[in-house]
Amino acid sequence: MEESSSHSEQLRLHGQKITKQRLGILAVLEAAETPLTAQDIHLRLNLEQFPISLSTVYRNLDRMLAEELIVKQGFYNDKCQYAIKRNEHEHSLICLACRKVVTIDECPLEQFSRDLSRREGFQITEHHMELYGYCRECIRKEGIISNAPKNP
Amino acid sequence: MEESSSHSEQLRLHGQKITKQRLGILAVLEAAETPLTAQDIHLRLNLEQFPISLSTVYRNLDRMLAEELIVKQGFYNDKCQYAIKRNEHEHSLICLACRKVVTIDECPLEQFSRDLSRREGFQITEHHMELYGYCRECIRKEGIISNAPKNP
DNA sequence: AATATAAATGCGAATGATTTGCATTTGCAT
DNA sequence: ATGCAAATGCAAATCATTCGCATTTATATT
Repeated sequence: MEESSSHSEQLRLHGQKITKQRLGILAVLEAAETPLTAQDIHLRLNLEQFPISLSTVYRNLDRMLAEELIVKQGFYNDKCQYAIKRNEHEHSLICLACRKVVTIDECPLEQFSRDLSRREGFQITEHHMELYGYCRECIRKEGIISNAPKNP
Repeated sequence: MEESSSHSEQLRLHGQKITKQRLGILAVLEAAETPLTAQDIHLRLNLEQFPISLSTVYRNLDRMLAEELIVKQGFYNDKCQYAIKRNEHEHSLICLACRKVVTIDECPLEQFSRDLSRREGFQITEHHMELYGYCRECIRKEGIISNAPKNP
């Protein structure tokens, strides 16, 4: 994970000090295949002989979120998940069985928002959208039929 | 709020006993202009001389959610909000200033989901979508320019 | 109408994620 | 090399939500 120099630049750009902890968090998120919870990050860093306190993880995630270095998702669960923000705008398709996340770059809401905005007299500033289902592998492996969970 | 008889029917239909507490929760949600948290509901019922315990509120919200009498939203915040489910499928446009909620009946994701499903090999079972912005009144009253909050 | 019984309730305690206060450490500008 | 604000670690606090269990209640059945 020799992303650290670009991470350093990012941090510097956003007026954040470059600490091992911050670089560690970004490196873990960079390497992750799926969005991670604060605790996931904490655990992974500590396993890598990279001691960090959980509150530092939380504090930095908040800060990075505010600076838009990362995104927060996983509204589906009780705990939030975080991921590196790779594009300006993206959505996720999440497998309910294995939690794999496929990133979707298109957004069908752009035009829709504009129309809605006009019709309702709202100034629409943002939206959240996540799609859920079962991925090919899980359908094959687990013979999933179609039991969508009910909530939220 | 003489909705209670239809609420009773709904409960009976879903195999739930008809209790004052359940009717109270449904009545409060029915009367609410915006989605409410469990605590909002608890508070309102107790103000109306309608004692109910908070755990009963939570338990019933879960049950009603499972039976699809209500919907859960408010992913935007840390605490969840609940509202009467009025249509089969609906989304919300939420004012960030006054929290007013406008219900949107169209859904631009139907076709999108089908295409995506084919392309990614996912069986898509559901989606979440909420739009945020500022309503006409709040724009006028507060002279809101365009300061979208950053997270999540 | 009285009864039985499973379901529902209330209460308080437990859980678990997130936040916070504060003393100590550390990055970085001077 | 020095100083100071910013960042960290730790433990304690917070706060929404869940759970255990004893008591009450809705409803089906005599």
